[in-house]
Amino acid sequence: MNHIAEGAIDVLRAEGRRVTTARRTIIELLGATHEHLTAEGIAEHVQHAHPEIHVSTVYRTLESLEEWGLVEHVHRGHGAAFFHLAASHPHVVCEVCGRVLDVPAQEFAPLVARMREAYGFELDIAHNALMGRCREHNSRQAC
Amino acid sequence: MNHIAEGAIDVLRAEGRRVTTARRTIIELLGATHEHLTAEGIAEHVQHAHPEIHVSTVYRTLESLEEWGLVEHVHRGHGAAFFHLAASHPHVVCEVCGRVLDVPAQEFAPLVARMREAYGFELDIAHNALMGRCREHNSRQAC
DNA sequence: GCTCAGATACGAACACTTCGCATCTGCAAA
DNA sequence: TTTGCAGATGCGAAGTGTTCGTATCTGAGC
Repeated sequence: MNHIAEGAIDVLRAEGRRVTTARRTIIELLGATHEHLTAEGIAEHVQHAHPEIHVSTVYRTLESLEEWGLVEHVHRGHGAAFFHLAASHPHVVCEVCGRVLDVPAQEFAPLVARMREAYGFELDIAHNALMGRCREHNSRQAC
Repeated sequence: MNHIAEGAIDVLRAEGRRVTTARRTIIELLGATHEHLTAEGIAEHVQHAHPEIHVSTVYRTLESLEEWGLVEHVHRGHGAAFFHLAASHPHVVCEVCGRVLDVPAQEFAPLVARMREAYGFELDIAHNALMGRCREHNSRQAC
């Protein structure tokens, strides 16, 4: 098992929470993949191994894991949000192909500092993705 | 009538599109308000003057106006997107109180330039709002 | 093993948005 | 001013992503 996933499971145990099949499977999946999976995508993957795990359980599990700081979700513009193991960094999404690019947090640091100074606004850069067009789709196109 | 709204109506006419009650009313509303209205909010306002205008017409009208470059929509993290007359600038939304802050585009210019140089990614800063916490809700709280 | 708080499966409900289709209406031409 | 009709609308139904209620089940401490 991926060591980040392993760590997350340990946290669960250490906090006296139950390590259920759904939780373990979802954490392992998120730890093993570099894809940016939506709740439905997660449910689909998870159901290969455990067909009984319901989408609503996936949502509830993700919500809990997020509350406990183990998982984060990111809102894409249109369509479903995607989830990944906690590792706060911003994302940008190509409006044309939907590809998600992980961006190191330091790229946003000047903006975060500026927004704090000028407006007293504390940006949470990891919560919403920014939209745009990737290298391959750089000519202007509709969203 | 607000001169931006007036301009938008002129553009409609100039492009040979019909100036219907729904279009005129929605454009005037968006021109007259500084609120950040959702489609439903727009429908509600519009229905005071014209109770027959349907929500689906509001959506369709906004979609058309957007296609023609007169209106833009912005995705908040959770909940409905909001609409305003075209004036591409970024928005930040307080996760606690939901307040929307309009930010001058130049605040984002360095980030846009950096993303272009380093990743070949052309940001569309106006399409998604960034989330965070405003001056009044600056201590860490859940989303 | 036994117990039970906490977690789950399931489906129904929900919020926001889109769609299909019959009807209506702006507006250009007669 | 009336007419014709493509384009716009009203209406309801469907779609999509997410949340909720409830009966049932299960992990983990005893």
